Amino acid sequence: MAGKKQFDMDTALDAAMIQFWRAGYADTSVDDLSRATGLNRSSIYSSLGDKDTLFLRCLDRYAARYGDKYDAALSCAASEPLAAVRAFFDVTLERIADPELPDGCLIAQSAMAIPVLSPAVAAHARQALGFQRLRLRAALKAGRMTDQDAETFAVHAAAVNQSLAVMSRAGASPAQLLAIVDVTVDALSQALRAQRGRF
Amino acid sequence: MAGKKQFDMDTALDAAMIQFWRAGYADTSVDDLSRATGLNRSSIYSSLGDKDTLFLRCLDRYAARYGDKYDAALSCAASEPLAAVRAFFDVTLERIADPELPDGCLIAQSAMAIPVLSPAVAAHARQALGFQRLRLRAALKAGRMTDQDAETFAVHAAAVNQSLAVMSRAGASPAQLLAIVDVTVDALSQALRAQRGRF
DNA sequence: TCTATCTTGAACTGATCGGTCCAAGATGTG
DNA sequence: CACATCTTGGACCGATCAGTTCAAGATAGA
Repeated sequence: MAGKKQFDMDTALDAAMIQFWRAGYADTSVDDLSRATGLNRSSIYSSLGDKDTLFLRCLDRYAARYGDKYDAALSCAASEPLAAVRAFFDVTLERIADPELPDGCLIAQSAMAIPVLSPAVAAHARQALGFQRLRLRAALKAGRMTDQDAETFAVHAAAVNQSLAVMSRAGASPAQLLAIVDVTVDALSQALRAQRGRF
Repeated sequence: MAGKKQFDMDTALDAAMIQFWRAGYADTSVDDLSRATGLNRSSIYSSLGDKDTLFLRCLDRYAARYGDKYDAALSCAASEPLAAVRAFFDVTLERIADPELPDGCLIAQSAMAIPVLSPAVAAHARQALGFQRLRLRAALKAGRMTDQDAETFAVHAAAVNQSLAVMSRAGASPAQLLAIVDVTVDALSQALRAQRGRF
């Protein structure tokens, strides 16, 4: 069985990503990755790199995949900032509701483990969270919020989005997760109304 | 050196708790615990139990210590619900600002690892998060919120409190953490004002 | 001071970790 | 068919894991 790759790279990377996502870096062994991807140890090392490299690829894959979805959700921010932020949270809520995917969030999980991760991985995790904040800030500014309010709401919304990962892991119901988001969306609605009132 | 205990139990448990808090269950070896506490392996096993048992004790110790602080902060909720919730978040913000203590939160970290923790530990982590919600709900009800609003704000505030753990691990500044909390406190302020307006 | 008791340090066990190596064998080309 | 190329499976390595065992030695009561 050689000469041609015996597996699909995207499928294998997805399987590895989900394994890391479910169990975290420390609790995922290379044997776990082997079982999850269906690949042999030597195939993993030759095709996907060592554990640290593979984790980095999975982290970036995760950030890119859901980053695109978050961007799409926020794309209507200029005309409908409230709906955009609502759609932003819906990306997370739908991901959590998907029974095919683990609860939680690979970025949040990695951020929590920063003190024991390699510097490169820690930097990527920090960067992914920073991107999320910038995404939200840009959207809120496009929705005509003041710079200061946009900054405040962006960091708050990014934090609440991460909190959904923690709460879903702890068994919070979809209704509870929605309640968490609703308070934030209502607060944003108030802020946008107040903003508009000033003109 | 024997016949009398050579160490202080509280000091040792605190050291173990901080080690777990900083590095998490999976990334803490018994040798790490030995170094952190200054105790030998056999002393740990004979006096503190095996790794799982010790982690459970540390989790409960953490929950009790900060649980008491959260209770104290919320004790003025009946007369000053807004100040109570503000004080609640201050407990977390001050803990994060303390350079003697790790960033993050042992409960949040454990919740994120629930899929790979022992059932007993997972149950305690879930329970600790549930307690936090009940604490907040009781305080908000005492502050004359409707049952439904109290439920919603309690789960939201508990989630935002957990988000501070994630964000602090990712290197968020004290000002950013405060901004996260401010949005929630402002939203609560609005809700309480609206509530009062109804009478 | 004698002795029973208990803590301590260190060596040890079997399992698992991340990572490497290499022969076996399937492939595409000539 | 023959050959060079590349993937694959599995054995293997040293390090580290959680947990056990036990002799050495300090203590407390007599």
